[in-house]
Amino acid sequence: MAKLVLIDGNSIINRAFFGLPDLTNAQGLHTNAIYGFLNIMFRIMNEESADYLVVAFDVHEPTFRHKMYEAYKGTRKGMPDELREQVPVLKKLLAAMNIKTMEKGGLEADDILGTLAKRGEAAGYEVTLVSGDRDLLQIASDNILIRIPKTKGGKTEIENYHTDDVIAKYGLTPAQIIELKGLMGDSSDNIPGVPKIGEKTATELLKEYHDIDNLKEHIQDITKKSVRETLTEHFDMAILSRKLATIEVNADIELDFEDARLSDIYTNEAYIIVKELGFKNMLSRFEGAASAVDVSFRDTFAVAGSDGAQAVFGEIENAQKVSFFISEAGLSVTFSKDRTVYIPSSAMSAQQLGTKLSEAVLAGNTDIVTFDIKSQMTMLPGLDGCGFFEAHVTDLCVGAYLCNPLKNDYSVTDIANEYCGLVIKSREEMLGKSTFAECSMILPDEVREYSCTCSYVCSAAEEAVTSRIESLSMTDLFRKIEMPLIPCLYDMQRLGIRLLGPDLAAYGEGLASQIKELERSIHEEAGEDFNINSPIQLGEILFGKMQLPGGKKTKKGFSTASDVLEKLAPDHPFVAHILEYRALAKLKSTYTDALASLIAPDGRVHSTFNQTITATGRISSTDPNLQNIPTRMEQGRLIRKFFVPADGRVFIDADYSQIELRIMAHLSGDASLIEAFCSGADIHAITASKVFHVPLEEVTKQMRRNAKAVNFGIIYGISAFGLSEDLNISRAEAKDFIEEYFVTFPKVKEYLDRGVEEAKKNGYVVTKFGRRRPLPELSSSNFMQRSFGERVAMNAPIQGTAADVMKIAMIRVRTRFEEEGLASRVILQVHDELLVEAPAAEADKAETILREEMEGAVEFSVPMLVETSRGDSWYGVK
DNA sequence: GCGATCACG
DNA sequence: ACGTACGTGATCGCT
Repeated sequence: MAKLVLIDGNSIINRAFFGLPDLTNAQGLHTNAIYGFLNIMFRIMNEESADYLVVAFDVHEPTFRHKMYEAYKGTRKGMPDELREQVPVLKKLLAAMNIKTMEKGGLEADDILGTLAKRGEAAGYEVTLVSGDRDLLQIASDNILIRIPKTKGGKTEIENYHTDDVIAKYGLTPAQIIELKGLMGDSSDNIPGVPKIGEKTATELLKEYHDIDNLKEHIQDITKKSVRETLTEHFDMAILSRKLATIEVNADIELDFEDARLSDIYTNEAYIIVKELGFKNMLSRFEGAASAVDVSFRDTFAVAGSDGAQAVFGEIENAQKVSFFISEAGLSVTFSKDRTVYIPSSAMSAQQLGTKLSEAVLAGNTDIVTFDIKSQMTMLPGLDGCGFFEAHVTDLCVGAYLCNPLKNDYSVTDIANEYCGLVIKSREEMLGKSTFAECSMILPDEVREYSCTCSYVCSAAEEAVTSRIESLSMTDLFRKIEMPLIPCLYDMQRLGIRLLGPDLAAYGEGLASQIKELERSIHEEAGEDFNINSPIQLGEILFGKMQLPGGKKTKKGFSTASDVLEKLAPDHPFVAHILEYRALAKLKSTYTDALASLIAPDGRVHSTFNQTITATGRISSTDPNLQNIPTRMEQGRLIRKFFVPADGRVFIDADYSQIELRIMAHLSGDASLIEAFCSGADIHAITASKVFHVPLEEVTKQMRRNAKAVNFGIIYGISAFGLSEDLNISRAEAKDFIEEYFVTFPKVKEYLDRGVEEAKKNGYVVTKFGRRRPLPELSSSNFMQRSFGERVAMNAPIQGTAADVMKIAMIRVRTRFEEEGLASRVILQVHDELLVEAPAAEADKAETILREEMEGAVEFSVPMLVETSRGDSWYGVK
């Protein structure tokens, strides 16, 4: 017998939304309801081996029930925004999976489902109806199974009802469920029943009198006076409620069941959507689909041998613009939509290919378009000038990042899909985890196809990406800041920083013995051996066994984070030992062992600086992260002694002083704050003096500390709670500090409010240089998320403008070094700090250039003060 | 693979 | 009443 499965779309996504924890994908779209829906749908499909499937939805317009009873509005209101935004995405996915969806004005999903169920039953199908709504039980029969999923603690159990199951559970037939609703009403649908009649009474009455009409005729037989009276008085209500609760089984809808036949569910289109949603564990279902990707442009690929290569480079030199992609395996060049040429590194070594390419491009002043050019630059000698990048290079990876900095990767596959509507396999799908060098030997055909696809997509997507950048007013940001920054970042990666491995290892051994000793005494004090690195075990010891105060905080149990432990440490030496252990363990694992393993044969560590990671425009550093090397605690700061310049060179360090506060002063135009900076004195002390109304000379350490915390808080999008936590003061005191701050600097308050205002209106905020940060959170109905959005709206323009300023400075410094023929190089950037490695003889000149170019990067209404220092190690520069 | 923790700006 | 500072990355334990 053929199987027809019907799903109540609205009901299931509602259940999923409220039953599952919040979940968002890389774009900030909420996805928990879609995820829950798909899980249930896939489970039902597995269990039922359905032949036909229909998903029904409600429509946002009044139904016949509204016309009947105006107070009926249960489902018309209250769908939270986070759920509402998921519905169209789900529908799009279902469409991509060729799954039939139905909705019709004037009807609810229930009515569509009821009608289809009965029609299917009559046509001889075995019907399964899935809903979270018990009203549907009235449809149950011997051939119609009602399945109601219930989520309990992450596990979904499904209750199943044929006619007999309804009778067993409720003591009533499916048809009597309607009578029951008539008597009881349904609070969730806003249907009033008969007052004071609950489920128990109603069921008993129906068992005896079968239905409401019959009950009315035998009203005098009811013995209980209160029940008899309320029924007599409200019979009309019962009859109306029964009508409202009755599911229409003869609705005027058209469906040829063949249109609902399941086939070709796992399509490429669906694969892309599921991937975008971030449901990694579901992707495997759609695999195989991805092998049938759109490669219609494959016919445009040609392969050139070593003879043909020469002509290709000539063609590049003469072209106005080319797209390319180069790897150890070969070079592909796309001249036009119809012409892509690939030269494998078997014809000419990759280095030669890159050299020839660079020469041709420079000779012809050819514009080049590619994808993550920084990762290709080892093979592009000579393509390294900021000026060349500004004028001729278009990196689509960086371009796509500017258009939406919230995504977590900018792969060719993503860009092809987003900007050209092309479906192509990902690198991993085509090449697995192999490197390009490996691929040139073992997968020559695949790597050729991947490479050609990259250059082809660059050519196809360029116009869409650059015009998007233009329409978002970011062309200057893209051309004058982001593109010329690339050679700066590449230099830092290529040059790296010298790190003294043996000295670092010796320091690590010292740490190891201290850790061992501490571990011994901690175990002794605890009275048992346990893993101090396990927060779960540690929490059990501290708050379970030892009964220290400091209740729960995390999902899994007790929080043992340092801010909790620090409050206990003064009274409990044991806790102080834990903190010390933690500090040492961190130093050893992250900053000694891991760092030492990353020293290259040249004795230097070569971090990767990523330009497309952060939401605000900062760069980030990985493998190793050189932007979080310890400095606050002396013990950790010693690590910096092992970061040293090459022989004959020195380090020059240059730090923007209070860059974010200065930027806030400029952006807000607050006269007092601007004046405070122009006076050149200690900004935290001045803040304290003004906020606490004492002369500058009488500002105490404590007052300055408080003022400093307030200054930080303001930049982060202040909240009284956050400040009170940070300063360990009451919320009321924190609130007073903040209010007093805003009285002192009124324009700052106006500026921050204005930011939130604009963000709410536009859905994004911008930096001084036009960099955008979208703020999907601001339209949330969830208080927490909306508050987060507001803080981000206050912080992002400040942090982002600081990032812009630093990027401009880096380009200027590099250009000046080049113009003046210096061998000095910037080798590190830590957000507001640049570290330069300079030949000793150049140091004075380099230091002057550094300060001039950093301070002169922008002309704001406050000076961008830079502090410089020199040293023979990173430790020594301050 | 994810949460907790902690290093930096 | 909600439960909090903004932006990162690496390591560890645990499922």
